[in-house]
Amino acid sequence: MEKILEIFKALSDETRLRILNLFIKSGRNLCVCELMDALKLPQYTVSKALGTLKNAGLFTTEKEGTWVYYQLDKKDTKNKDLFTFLNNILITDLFLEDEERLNNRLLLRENDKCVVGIIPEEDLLKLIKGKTEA
Amino acid sequence: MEKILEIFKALSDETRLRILNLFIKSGRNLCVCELMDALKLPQYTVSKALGTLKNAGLFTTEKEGTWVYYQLDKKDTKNKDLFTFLNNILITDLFLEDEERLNNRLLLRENDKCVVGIIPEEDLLKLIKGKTEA
DNA sequence: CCAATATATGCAATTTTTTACATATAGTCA
DNA sequence: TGACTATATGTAAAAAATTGCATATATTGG
Repeated sequence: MEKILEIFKALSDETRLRILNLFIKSGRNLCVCELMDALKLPQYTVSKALGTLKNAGLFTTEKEGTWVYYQLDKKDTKNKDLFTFLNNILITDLFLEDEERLNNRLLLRENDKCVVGIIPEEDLLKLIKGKTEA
Repeated sequence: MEKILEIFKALSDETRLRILNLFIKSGRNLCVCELMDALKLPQYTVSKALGTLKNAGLFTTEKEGTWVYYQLDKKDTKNKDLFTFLNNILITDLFLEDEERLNNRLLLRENDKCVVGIIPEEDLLKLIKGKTEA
């Protein structure tokens, strides 16, 4: 019961739902700085939200150098059911904008790894512009 | 988004999950006094929890005299998905005891209507004993 | 070792939720 | 009408969650 309550509490927050949506829709593993840019939220907000979701048992992590890649924990059957359910109900304009920003951010990966850390939005947009025009 | 958050917040409470479980597992409409006995909780707690769930759009009500029958609102597709999901994950010993007490309480219905209001537990158990022995 | 960087966390102020009680409302029946 | 009963709600105190900032940790590369 405590476990179930912890999961629903984790889902009762806009930032955390936006994060979950990005993982569910993209099907990818993502690091904190990529989420920061997709959500346009500060580092501590994203880290804290991810921590809550991981504590609730919804995510696993893999560390590569200073980067940490989060991914949905789909080993648990109940989690899989949850992600399927969320995939059906998380449909909002706000989410679409997150998804577009994430797609652009992922253009900057090399060998499927994040190589761009925390940089000013202005610089980020220039990098992305370079990629889309190439 | 606000609507989704309201639903998850409604699900983030033990009493409200226990109530939802009883409706999902029994498939019936139930009134406040029946839930009080199944959950062993005071009237105001049950009423308030039902109010929260109804506000979140998960229940509809039908009034018959002073009795109010609550039922799951299955017209909404998202609600149906949610109830299916909950049916899979709400499995706990605590729920089993609730379900047994509810089944006993429902033995006291006549023509599928609740005819026993708020009475002391001692009296309730006597009534139920009468029914099960008959 | 040092500087730089990606991520995590501790904390205090604020906001939100819960809880328990008292009381209100509304319908029934004498 | 008035007593009775099923249900709803207002409220104040307590508990819990969120927010923003500052700072800590840990890894890399020079």
